[in-house]
Amino acid sequence: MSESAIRTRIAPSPTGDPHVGTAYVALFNYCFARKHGGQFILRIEDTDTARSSRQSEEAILSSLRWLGLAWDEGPEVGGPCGPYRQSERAELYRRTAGQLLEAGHAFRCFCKPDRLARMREEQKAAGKRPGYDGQCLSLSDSEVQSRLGHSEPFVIRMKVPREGTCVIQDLLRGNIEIAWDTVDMQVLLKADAMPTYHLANVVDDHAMGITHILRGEEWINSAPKHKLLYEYLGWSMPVLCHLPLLRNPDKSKLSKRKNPTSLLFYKRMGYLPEALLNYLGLMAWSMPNGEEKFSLNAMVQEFSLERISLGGPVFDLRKLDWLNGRWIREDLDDDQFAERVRQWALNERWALNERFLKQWGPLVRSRIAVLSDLGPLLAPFFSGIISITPELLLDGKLDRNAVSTGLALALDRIENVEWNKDEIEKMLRDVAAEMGAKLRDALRPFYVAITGSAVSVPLFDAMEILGRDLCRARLRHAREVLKH
RNA sequence: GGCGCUAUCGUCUAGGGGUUAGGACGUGAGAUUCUCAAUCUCAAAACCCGGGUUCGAUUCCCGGUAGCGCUACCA
Repeated sequence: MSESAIRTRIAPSPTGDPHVGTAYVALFNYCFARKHGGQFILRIEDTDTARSSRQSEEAILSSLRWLGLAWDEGPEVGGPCGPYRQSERAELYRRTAGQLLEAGHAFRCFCKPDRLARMREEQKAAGKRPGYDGQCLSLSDSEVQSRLGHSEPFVIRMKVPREGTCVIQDLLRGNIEIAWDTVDMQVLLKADAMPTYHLANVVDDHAMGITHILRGEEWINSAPKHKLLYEYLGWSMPVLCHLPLLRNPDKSKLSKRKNPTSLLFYKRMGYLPEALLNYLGLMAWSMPNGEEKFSLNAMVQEFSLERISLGGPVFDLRKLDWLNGRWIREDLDDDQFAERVRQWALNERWALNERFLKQWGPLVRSRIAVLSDLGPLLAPFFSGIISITPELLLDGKLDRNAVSTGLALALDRIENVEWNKDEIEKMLRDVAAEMGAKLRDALRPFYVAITGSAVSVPLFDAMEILGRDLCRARLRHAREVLKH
């Protein structure tokens, strides 16, 4: 097989919010395909008609696009192996199931769900492995025909060897041995004539020429079913590579109960797609040179499956924040930053004035981890008079008298200052000197008066942008507050 | 319960038969700064346990333990 023949896929199921785990697996499939000049395919696995929704599908597609994981073939993009939505390929699965039936590799099962549920419970209670008991395996042809004649609902199950061992070859884990008697006679075609994952997945991976399956570790135990289907159908099996699962801080599989898992969340919080992708690339994978900040293209360049470590990585929001901050600081200039914020805000349904962004952007850029941190940082500058307390004003080293004096001095001089940050700084330095206070001590109440907090963007810049009128009003307000 | 996978600082990881086991996040201390960030310096912090193989194992093998996953007409 030539290297350019490599084809990988991501096959999300549109049954909920776009999951960060989907992006994670997509990233590795994308990098592997791109690295080897192959194709990366997106296929929608919507065979669960009850849970799948078009809305979910759209959210998944747009989220993956937002991240920059472009696929070569897929719904809306098209390609030679379409359609790429399993619900539109149902006929193919039915035909394949029919083939398996004819070849004696599968059988019709008329068992009612409640009997199966009871059976499983009894098996569990008896300490046995739950699994289909093979009741319909021995149905005679005439029995089957008669039940079909009565339109009894049925499913199609695959036959599975009762003894021996299946050896699964995993690219990273080597040979995995799984005894056949631990493999259930899996339903392939459901009563609604839709396929289960196992059938549809195998049929499509074959039909779409997938050469390498990189998927979550959770699939290891069902790999024998897939291998068996490939054998039954006389198809060659793609290379398997099971990726470690992303974990919650308590090490359980990443779940929304314990960790934000929706890509929509990360978008709304103001994580940059580059940063999120970069962080996912840090999960179980590392650059040969140890660099932690890298672009998608750089990851593609250096990608190799051998650099995947197998311990399940804990998804750590704090490190993501750090990385996102670095991307904001190091990879965007002031204009780009303003534009990103504008776009992000638009997505949140509020429009930010360009001039506003150009003014405040440089002051806040190094002070945020995610774009939504802008809210609290800039809120005081959306206001006229801000609410402050005497406690806040007197929180520093200066006493009430000194603070009052300082405010009065500034209020006095503010009128004669040329209104730019350098002159404002000079003026306040003079005030501090006159008070005999250190600059930092003298400035503290001014931070509170002007920005509402002792923790804020730089004071002189803020004053320049706010303008003389607002600053005067806020200083006066602070003086009033101190009197009470 | 059965089966499977995995195991290096709290977290992400590098490494690999002989290393002071490296880096990063976070934490603590300091420097710098108009506050806060950012930046810089320093510090504490790890090879799960027990057997083998070996002159020597954290590294290779086996067992244990632990964590996780799977055990549906969901994927």
